[in-house]
Amino acid sequence: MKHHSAARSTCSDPDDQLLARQLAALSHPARLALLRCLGERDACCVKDLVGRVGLAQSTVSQHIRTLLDAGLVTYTPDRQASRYSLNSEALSAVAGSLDQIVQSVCSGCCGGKGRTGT
Amino acid sequence: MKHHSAARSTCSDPDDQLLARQLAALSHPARLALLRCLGERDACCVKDLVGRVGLAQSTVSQHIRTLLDAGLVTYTPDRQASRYSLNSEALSAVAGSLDQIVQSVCSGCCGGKGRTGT
DNA sequence: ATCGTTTATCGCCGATGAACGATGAAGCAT
DNA sequence: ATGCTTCATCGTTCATCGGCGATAAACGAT
Repeated sequence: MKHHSAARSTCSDPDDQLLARQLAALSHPARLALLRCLGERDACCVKDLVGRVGLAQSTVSQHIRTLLDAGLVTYTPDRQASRYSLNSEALSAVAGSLDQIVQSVCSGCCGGKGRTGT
Repeated sequence: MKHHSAARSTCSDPDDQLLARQLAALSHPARLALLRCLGERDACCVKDLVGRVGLAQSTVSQHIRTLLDAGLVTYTPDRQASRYSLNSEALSAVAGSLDQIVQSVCSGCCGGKGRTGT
């Protein structure tokens, strides 16, 4: 539980900033594809990923770095390669946070969900 | 000579594109704040929102439009004002889609590590 | 030491996003 | 009609993203 200090009306909590950053990391089809690749074959090296998403190696490296910066994947150097794995906890946390926001926001708006319809 | 024919799997599912677009709409603290405002007082007009997030009116209008374009809020003209409301169904759908991806991806990688109970 | 492989990073570019002020349309009130 | 309020849009400025090729570092192998 945290207090909403209403002192400032700009409701920009650091929590929201982190979540926004992580959602931004997820908001690109290529990165969703990369996550799926990592899900199928955990601990992929970049070259594997490059072969599967059809983008240049530098581009894949960039996307991976975005995911890494957001904490959604982990990095382990392995010989001359790099092994990237999913950070399941972080991923679950993001999904959970979004779900919680959606729940809270929707319950507040009309006492439940399932917006009217009638 | 790279084959861009990697089209078979992960490149660009229309589903992913939509989800990515909606996640992008959610990936800004100001827009999360706007959703919260709409949750507390459904059917806000822009001026209300401006007073609560501390941004210029034009900026708020822009953010609202981003949410509207993503289908996450609905618009109803009302007198000389505008009433924006949450689209609970769409919001739930986004959260659900993300959750499903995370589940599927994580179950593939290691049999599913637990959820952080938060 | 030299080569080949794998990777991260840099530089570059066009495109998009974020923020603002200013302007004009739409509606209510007088 | 005049004025006031509310809002969307336009134009501008600055920063970041997305994509690529090129390059250099790290490492294994020869």
